[in-house]
Amino acid sequence: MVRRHEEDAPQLSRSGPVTAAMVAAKAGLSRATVTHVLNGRAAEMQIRPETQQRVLDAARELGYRANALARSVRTGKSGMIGYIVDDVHYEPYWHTMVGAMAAAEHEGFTLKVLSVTAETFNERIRQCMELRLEGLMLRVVLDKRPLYEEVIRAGMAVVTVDEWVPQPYGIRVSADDAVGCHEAISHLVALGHRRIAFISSGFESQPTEGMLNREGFFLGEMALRGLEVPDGYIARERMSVYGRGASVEHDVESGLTAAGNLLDHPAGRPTAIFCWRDEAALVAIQACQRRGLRVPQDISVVGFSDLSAAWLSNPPLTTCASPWEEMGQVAMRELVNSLKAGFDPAPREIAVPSGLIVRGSTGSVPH
Amino acid sequence: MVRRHEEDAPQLSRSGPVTAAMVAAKAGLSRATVTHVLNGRAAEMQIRPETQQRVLDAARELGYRANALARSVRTGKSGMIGYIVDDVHYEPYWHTMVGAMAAAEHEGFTLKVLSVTAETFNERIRQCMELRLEGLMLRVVLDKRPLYEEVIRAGMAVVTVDEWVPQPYGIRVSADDAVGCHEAISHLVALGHRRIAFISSGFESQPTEGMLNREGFFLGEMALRGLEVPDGYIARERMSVYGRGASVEHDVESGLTAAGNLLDHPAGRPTAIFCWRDEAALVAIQACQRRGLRVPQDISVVGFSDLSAAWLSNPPLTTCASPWEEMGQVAMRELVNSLKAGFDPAPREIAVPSGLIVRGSTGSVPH
DNA sequence: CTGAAAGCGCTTACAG
DNA sequence: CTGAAAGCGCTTACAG
Repeated sequence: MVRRHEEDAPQLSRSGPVTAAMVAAKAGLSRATVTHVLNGRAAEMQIRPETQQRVLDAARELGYRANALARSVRTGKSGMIGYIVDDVHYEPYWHTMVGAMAAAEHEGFTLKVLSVTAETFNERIRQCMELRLEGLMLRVVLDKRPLYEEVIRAGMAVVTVDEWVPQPYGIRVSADDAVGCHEAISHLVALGHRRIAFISSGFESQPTEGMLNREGFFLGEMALRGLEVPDGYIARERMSVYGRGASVEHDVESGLTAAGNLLDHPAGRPTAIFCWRDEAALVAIQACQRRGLRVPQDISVVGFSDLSAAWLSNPPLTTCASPWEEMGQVAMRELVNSLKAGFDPAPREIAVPSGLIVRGSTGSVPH
Repeated sequence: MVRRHEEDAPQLSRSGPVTAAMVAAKAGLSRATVTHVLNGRAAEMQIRPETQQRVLDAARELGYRANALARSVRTGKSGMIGYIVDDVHYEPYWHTMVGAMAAAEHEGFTLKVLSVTAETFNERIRQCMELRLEGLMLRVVLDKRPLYEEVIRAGMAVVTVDEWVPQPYGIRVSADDAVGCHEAISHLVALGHRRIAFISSGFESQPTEGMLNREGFFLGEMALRGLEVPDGYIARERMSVYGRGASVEHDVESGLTAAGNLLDHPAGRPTAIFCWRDEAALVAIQACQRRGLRVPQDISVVGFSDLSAAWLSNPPLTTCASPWEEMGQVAMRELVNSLKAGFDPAPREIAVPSGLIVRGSTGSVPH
């Protein structure tokens, strides 16, 4: 009896997810007809309304959900894009992911997020290839050569986000910091500031050309206006800014020192400090306040990034907003477009402008 | 000729990814042997070392990567877990994702991130089912009933994170705020504070029981110590805290007002303000400073969450750290374990303790 | 308009 | 020790 039953309706007795075959059985039609109707090819196939309805009804009653994995195997398109991050704790890359996710979902793609460390990088690369991701969005500072190697061989589409130097492969979406720097200095100068100092990156690990972008733009803007930048008006800071809670991985000292050096400068302290990142600016404000200097009455401070801490701090920070979310959006859109058009591996550069947001940490120059 | 060539080595002439069949052909073995070796069943199958080597060499030379999708179709296990978020811009849920991702990757699972809005919810649900996700991690405040319905039918494993009220299905991982509140009040009392006010949530959309947790714990701690909470010592704030940059979606007013009401309280202002979230605390500090009150010399402020803004603000904020990342880790671990053990749909509750982090916004009571 | 059949790339009994 | 064969759930020519 049991065996007989299995022969009659083998599919219906299974316990796993509903398959197209079960829908077909229930509707008394073939599996092909079911897929045609369900995939919107009913018109093209001239399937009559009544038949369509039978399929639809059966599918609904059974709660049928097509197996996207099986479809992918068949079509060779996974519809999945990977977002690989190593700076996993850094706020901006969440916003970038949000932008990317919105764009991906809008285009019918789905986002797979993978975190990497030096130790897990190779395994993650392997996973990306095995999962047949159609494209990769990269935000990793680790040596990407092994990745590029595999990816090039597979012809996989790649976009990098917020890389400071050109990449050997794929699309690079980064922020155009020149705009932000221009607006920041214009803003300060309009407020009457002439003695403007800069807190720059003290990290050496990154390629110099890239790392010095903002510092270079600052110098350019100053030179353009004939404003002097005295020796020692560029300080450097190398705080670690990740981590939260009890397992604090951040260390504010080098930031305090950098700001302190500026404030104690023998040639007199600047009336404004422009910083290469918000963390430096916020810590600089702390340094000012510790010395009894009021921000912005006694001294103005401008950051770069627009972290959430910027609008929540006291005073709210005037800062150049990096287009984190927009970069993610643009990157994903470009990736998807290049997927449709056939990915062109030749490096291509896209810059999204940053822009100044004026809040409470800047004011007229004190006299 | 062409046809002949195709017959000889049909697989090798294909342009797409390398398949196990190509590896087998290259090694002069059968596909089964290839999978056996590559999937570590060589010993079990007693495949001799020399044969194994042939497989390995062929696979390496061809750059073979098994198609994980095809494997999933066959085995019925996708190895993918979905993380669904609607509060997509809120910092804490990034940390939760990081924790979840770490745990998932540790267990060999891969994370798919899906954002939802009221409009896209149904489509995302469908995608989850079609993708044959093995489990779902939920951080969504939208009405989850349609989701639960589908998920229950499919028997899909589910864990919610940071839900304030019990759920009808699956595992709920939330923070135990009682611990944080206890530590906060103990800390303030040890500093000599007696007049402690609270800034609470002014939102009405969430279920009352849940929403009032922290407020309730505060009241409990105060009562426990015989400390009075005068009428009006509980203020309410309903700032929107998302968004950044130019497209500001936040509005600080109600926070300033709430703090202001406390500072201007007819019965005299409190010496310490405890806040249900960091945003409220940071804005309260602004309110204090606008009135010329120094934090912590004149008044102490304690937050709740430990946003990144907490350690970056001036002064750095003393706050109850919610275990965002740990919740993600625990949730994912529980999900994976229940997957292995066979998912038990009966609701289950797990609480991860929050804990106080003392920074610079609290000090001895002024006299 | 609808169905039978081949095939996507894999895994897994089953034979030998 | 190794291979031939069936099957996972889908899509897509191809017939009729």
